[in-house]
Amino acid sequence: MKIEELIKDKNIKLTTARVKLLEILQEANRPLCYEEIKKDISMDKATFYRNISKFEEEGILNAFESNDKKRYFEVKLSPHAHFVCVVCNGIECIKNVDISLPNYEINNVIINGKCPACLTAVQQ
Amino acid sequence: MKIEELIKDKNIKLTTARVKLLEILQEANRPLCYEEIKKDISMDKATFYRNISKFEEEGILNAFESNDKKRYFEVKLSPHAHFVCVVCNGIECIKNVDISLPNYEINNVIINGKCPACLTAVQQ
DNA sequence: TATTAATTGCAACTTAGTCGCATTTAATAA
DNA sequence: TTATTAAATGCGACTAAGTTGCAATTAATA
Repeated sequence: MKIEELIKDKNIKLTTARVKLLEILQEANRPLCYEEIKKDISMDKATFYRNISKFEEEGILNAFESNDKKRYFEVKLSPHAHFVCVVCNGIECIKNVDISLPNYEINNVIINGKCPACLTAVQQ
Repeated sequence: MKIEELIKDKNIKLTTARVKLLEILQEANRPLCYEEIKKDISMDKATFYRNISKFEEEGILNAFESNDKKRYFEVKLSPHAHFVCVVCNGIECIKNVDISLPNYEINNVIINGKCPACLTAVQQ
């Protein structure tokens, strides 16, 4: 899906700041935090967070906290879970997990724990 | 399990601050954030966070971010998932979900979405 | 009871995220 | 194409979470 469509589908204005922000998130192909995004944008911090909130409200993106206490953002194109390693702080997209909770609407699933690499490192 | 045992099992000192902190978390029976805990403790903010980190390292507690951008803490006694509603910011403990990821160690699962109450409220 | 390493409190700091307000811009109607 | 206006932006000041270094205190041990 094209970025213009993501925005136009909702009742929000198509601004250059918004297009740029979604482009960065879409091209990254992994969740990014503010620190990583700000290098590539010129928009103000307040505008950044206001747009992130807007996108969340409109269901365009997911946000979640990693183990480094920062929030990570990802465009919600193919819904999938995220694994956050509490040792190395790495974030992995997990495609083959699904959870269903009757009467709930699920936006995002975050699994905290130790990734295989860190697990074997500890055992040695 | 008694609080003294939770601490003594690990290689950390049994201090009054730590006992108090675990007592509060255990009695709450739901995840609490710093704001909620600080009313009942006299310990310094730095000590609070240092102990929270220690407990996390030792596997005594789980921490996760809610939709209000605050971190919530819970003693890890009976492992279970948490549902965070993106509308009302409510946190629910979910007992009947389990996820397995081969070669991963799972500490905590957080499910973001809309709870039944908020879903029906929107539909009306 | 003395020793010592771990823990604590304090103060100063960093950074994420928010808010009000004046200015600008995208969408719409004329 | 231009005028209108509500929404979006930038700026600056702010709040609050979480961190760090250091000196004083305390729990565990010998």
